[in-house]
Amino acid sequence: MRSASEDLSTRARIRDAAVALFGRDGFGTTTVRAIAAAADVSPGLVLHHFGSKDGLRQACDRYVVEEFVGRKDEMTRDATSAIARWLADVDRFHPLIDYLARMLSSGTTAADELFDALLTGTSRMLDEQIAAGIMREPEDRDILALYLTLHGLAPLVMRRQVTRGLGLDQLSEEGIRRSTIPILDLYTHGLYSDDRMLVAAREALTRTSGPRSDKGENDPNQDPDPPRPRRS
Amino acid sequence: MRSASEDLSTRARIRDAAVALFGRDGFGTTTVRAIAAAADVSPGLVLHHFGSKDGLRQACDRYVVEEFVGRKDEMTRDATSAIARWLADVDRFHPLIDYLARMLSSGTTAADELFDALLTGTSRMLDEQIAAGIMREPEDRDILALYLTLHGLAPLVMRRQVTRGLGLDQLSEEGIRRSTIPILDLYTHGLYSDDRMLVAAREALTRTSGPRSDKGENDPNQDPDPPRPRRS
DNA sequence: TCGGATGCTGAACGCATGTTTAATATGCTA
DNA sequence: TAGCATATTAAACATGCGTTCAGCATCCGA
Repeated sequence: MRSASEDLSTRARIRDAAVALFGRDGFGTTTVRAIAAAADVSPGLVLHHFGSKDGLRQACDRYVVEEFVGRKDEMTRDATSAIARWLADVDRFHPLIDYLARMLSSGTTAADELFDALLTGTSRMLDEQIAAGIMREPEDRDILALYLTLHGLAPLVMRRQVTRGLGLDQLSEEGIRRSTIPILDLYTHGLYSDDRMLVAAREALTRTSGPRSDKGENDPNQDPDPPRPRRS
Repeated sequence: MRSASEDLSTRARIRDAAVALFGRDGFGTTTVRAIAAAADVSPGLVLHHFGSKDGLRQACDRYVVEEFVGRKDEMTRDATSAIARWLADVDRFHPLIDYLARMLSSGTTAADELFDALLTGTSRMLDEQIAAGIMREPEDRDILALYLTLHGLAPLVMRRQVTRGLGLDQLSEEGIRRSTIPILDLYTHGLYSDDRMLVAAREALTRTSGPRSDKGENDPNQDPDPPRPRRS
């Protein structure tokens, strides 16, 4: 059996190298030899430890899921210090985030598991905050929790774009400093100046129209736009 | 030179097959032979048309970007009917979305280009709506536009999770019907019952504290949580 | 001290890959 | 119709892949 202490050293080094390369280049593009070289071992040893390349992938999946989910509780208990620790050595986790991004956009069961855990966490947080009167009672808690989870994940999955748009790494202290207020502003005051759009959409939907679906022309959730067929 | 009409037929069939397979399985995992089989041609023909596998990838990148960005104007002009058309044959575009998701999470320059175009569109939309009094003046237009774009993309990039959480495809009519109101509700009334959190965060940040970054414990943007190192 | 298990290496194997090439069919142009 | 470019194929090629294997070193319990 595999003890926790054995998980360090060589085996862990191989796993870390695999996570980094899988995350950066994708599973298919990354070779066992490249992983072995990055971990400074022979290709044979990689297979010795993980059975096959796919076994290595599964081990990486399990590791990343546990690494993220396992810290969830910690976070909800003491968010501030957890964030401080996070910022302390953020570099160490960029590979994990890149791997996570690939997991979430390609549909493995490990990704489902991870997403479910995060969704549950968000739901629980929502319930608590609403009970405490910090958050208002929303239209639909479940769907809100779903989209809040998606919104929270988006900057991680598209980290590169956030970095480009912000001009600096979002996960750096300066990045958080710049984005915190605008995001909290959005989540506090909303986007619209009144509930015209909401009322209009609600009315349009209760008309239970047939093929003509109407989100309201100004729903920002339309972004990005769907293409239409070249020729009807 | 390559005319537009030639872009149909065989060459287009190969490209479409490649987009579908790259999107589903990733670039490295997908073989030229698999693409050829899906397009019902010989492997040699794929290389004849696109030079190399990587040339094919670039052609797919260009195609997907144009397909999404090219429809952007159309959308802003008449969103409702564009959505209706979209819903009419949504199946045709699932491959494009999967491909898009992979593009955005792996950092190609084509993905950057696409994201920039979408971001510009969101910014313009924001300006218009604010000028029209439909939306309020936000804390920071640029950062808001960035995050709104991310939020809009998130359900596409993590389509599988939305489908799982909603119990049905988000891009179906029923899916849109179920998620429109909660999302508009979020963007209309916000999340918090008052501006306690915002004020607290603002104050914490202006204290220009050193290593201790404070987002406020209840910022939903903390989701998912960063892991911390095993041992300090 | 022994002996088996485990960690690890380097070379080798077989195979599937991306790509090339020669040859054939097809269609366009003059 | 002649001729040339293009579309297409099947086969062959070279490479790099995941994987296997034999062998050596190192540890650890008896």
